Amino acid sequence: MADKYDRLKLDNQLCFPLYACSKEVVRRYKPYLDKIGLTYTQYITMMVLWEKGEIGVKALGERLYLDSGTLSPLLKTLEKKGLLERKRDEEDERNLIVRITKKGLALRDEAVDIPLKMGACLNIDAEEAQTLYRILHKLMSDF
Amino acid sequence: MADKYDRLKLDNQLCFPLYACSKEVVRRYKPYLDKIGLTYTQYITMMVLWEKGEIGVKALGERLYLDSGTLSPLLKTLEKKGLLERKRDEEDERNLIVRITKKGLALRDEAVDIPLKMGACLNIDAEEAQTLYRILHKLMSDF
DNA sequence: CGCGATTTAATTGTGTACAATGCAATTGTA
DNA sequence: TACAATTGCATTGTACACAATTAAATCGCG
Repeated sequence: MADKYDRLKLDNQLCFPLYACSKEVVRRYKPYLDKIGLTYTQYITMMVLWEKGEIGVKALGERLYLDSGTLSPLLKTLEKKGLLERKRDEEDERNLIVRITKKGLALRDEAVDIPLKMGACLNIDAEEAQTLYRILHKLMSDF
Repeated sequence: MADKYDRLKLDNQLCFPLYACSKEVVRRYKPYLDKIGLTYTQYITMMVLWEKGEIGVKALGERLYLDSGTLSPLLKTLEKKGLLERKRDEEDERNLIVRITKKGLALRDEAVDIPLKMGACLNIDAEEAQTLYRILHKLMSDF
């Protein structure tokens, strides 16, 4: 019963489960992230800052695959929350540096259990998770 | 060098590559979708209509994992483009039915090559694609 | 050195996503 | 059969995403 439109069926797409799973996982983070007052995008931004302490907006965008249209307002929001500081690079005034604050660093202790809680609520075993991780990273090596 | 914050590192997340790959794949569709005047979300909506001809908004939302807040304006946009008609179910006026138009059906011929073109521009072989598909669908079975 | 090209963040405009709320139609039940 | 509960789409408000444009700072070449 193959017809020339078979490839256009939703069930035959790889993009759609990727898109649907991504949204669902973000949705499942929400209850935990609400408790610490972050959105998902703010959370991955804080992850980078927890690890690096400070970073330029350009490098941050490359790490998160986000551009300034997304990051500029988001970083201002996080500054308003007192989690980071924004300052111009004195060497080159074009660059904006974001640096984590004490309050931002303290938030890490409230976030530390989130990854385990999330893992527990996903229907995936360790081996499949690792396979998924590997394939997705291989895809990303091409971006 | 393991510390208690290791799980909070971006590189140790499964959610992040999922999120990044999903966005990147949608971004790569854009040049092809621009040619037929659809966004990605409009494209997957049309996929359902190409297959089913007509469907209620509730069932459409369940199929795409989207709610009325997303679908209501999107379906009005597609109606304005002349690709579908919106009408109330005469049996139960609460239900809105969307039905594809001739113009909407004709668009399928312009879209038919998109899945192959997309497949060609992703750095993934057939076996990995199948594994990825299987794992993501297993995840989705839980939504 | 002067000045056009490049780099970088910010802004603007469009289109999702989704929680929360509103509201009209229908259903279930006393 | 009233009427409270439920259902289903629409609306509102918030927050991304990202393309395109702008504007300021720096670079590089003649």
